[in-house]
Amino acid sequence: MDTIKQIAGIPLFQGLSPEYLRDLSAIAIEQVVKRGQGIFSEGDEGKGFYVVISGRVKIFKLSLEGKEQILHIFGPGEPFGEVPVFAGSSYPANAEALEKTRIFYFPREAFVDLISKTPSLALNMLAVLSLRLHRFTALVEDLSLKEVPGRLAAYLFYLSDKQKGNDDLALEITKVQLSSLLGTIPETLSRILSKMTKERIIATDTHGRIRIVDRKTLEKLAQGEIRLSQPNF
Amino acid sequence: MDTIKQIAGIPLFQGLSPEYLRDLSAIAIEQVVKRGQGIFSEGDEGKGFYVVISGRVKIFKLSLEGKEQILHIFGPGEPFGEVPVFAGSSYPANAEALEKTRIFYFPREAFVDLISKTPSLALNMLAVLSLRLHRFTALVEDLSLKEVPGRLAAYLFYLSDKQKGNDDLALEITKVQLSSLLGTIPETLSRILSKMTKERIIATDTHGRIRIVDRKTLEKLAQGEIRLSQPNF
DNA sequence: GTATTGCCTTGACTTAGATCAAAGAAAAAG
DNA sequence: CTTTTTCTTTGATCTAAGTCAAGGCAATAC
Repeated sequence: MDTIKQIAGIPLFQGLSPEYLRDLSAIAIEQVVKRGQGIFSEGDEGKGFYVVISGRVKIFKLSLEGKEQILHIFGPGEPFGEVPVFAGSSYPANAEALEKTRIFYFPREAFVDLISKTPSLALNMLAVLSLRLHRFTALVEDLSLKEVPGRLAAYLFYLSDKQKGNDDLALEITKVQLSSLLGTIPETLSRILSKMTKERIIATDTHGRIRIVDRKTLEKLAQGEIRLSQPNF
Repeated sequence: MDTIKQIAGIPLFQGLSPEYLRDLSAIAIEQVVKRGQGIFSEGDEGKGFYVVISGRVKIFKLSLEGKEQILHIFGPGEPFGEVPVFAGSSYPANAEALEKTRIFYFPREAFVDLISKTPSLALNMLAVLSLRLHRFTALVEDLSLKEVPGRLAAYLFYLSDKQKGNDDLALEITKVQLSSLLGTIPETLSRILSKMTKERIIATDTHGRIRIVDRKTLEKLAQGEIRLSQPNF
């Protein structure tokens, strides 16, 4: 298919001249991965990075006991696995497709050459990494300074923003995945969702849709101003 | 004093021609901050970034209840506050001097201009941000998948590596700061240190020096292979 | 289309680590 | 040098969230 058109549509490559887009499409290698299939593992030597064309990819860490922490979930147009390209190291985490996913692979050397010749590409990549640092800062804050209900509340706002500010949210991922993204386990997530429902902060539709009922209270939860009331009394 | 020499010694600026070093020293603004003095706050509009010349700076987040999570501690030669330069946003965390510290401030616009003209500077900056993402990945893993003794063990190895692989470590920061860096509180840190001492994994010298006694067990703790034995029995 | 696998929820229990309190030691500040 | 602040430790208690267990439901797979 038309590789150039697909590459031209990737935000990271906005503002590049047609000539450079042609260069990029010459070095890009297409790959299709099935749901549940790994793309790279923590510690693998990284000789290039990827961009999602269609589908979704999760980036995650595993503990020895098998607990998983999802760091990101990337969709169409988003690059991943760039760290070893510039730091000369190995991938710091694992990548796996959440569904059937098409990706482009860009080998390191040719890409670094291109970046040296095109300042706007360098600045785009700097912006991508900076934004990612920004998000990581928020993740560390969540894990260290907020309780699980607060993290969930923050995630619901993130979803609402992404879905045009709507109150009626489609939960794009399973609750198992959401719990891993929030740094907790499915049981805890389930309990907190039912507590929020009982307190009329949210309403849980059938089939995983969640409706924000009390935005104000949810906001206070996300900020850590209030807590969910305790089971006793 | 000789600004150019100091700027030439900053790793981020390695490989730059004397001409560009002169340009940099022309836009750099020197600043001296006292121990405990803030440099920027979360949410401040970021119009430039900083490099530590001497002294130390902590980057941290605060919760509403006042709990602090330290994200980094930066020393001489290390840049900080770059995120808003490239992401066009505000500082995602707070910065404060741990002691009397001299820093250079580089205004955004002039720096972005220079980066556009010098690919090696762009690649250096990409390497710095990538390395920082790598470290954040480890921090998230620690906070989410490891217990406090494991994080402490990992920190002791980090210190040992930094101090020439020695077993006898100088703790460079107070235990209050260390607990904030590990995502816990001083009481918990104190208890774990004394437990590790009782189990002959470390020995605590007078005046905050720590000696690694049982490297093997400490390694297993850091990997999460074993736990500190419980108080009972 | 039935079987098997993974998802989701609820209950009983355990626990790592936080909170509160207090007091001595060390280090800045004046 | 002396006062005040910050650091550090130990004990008693509390609690958010994890573990273990089990049952029903939904969705892939064969």
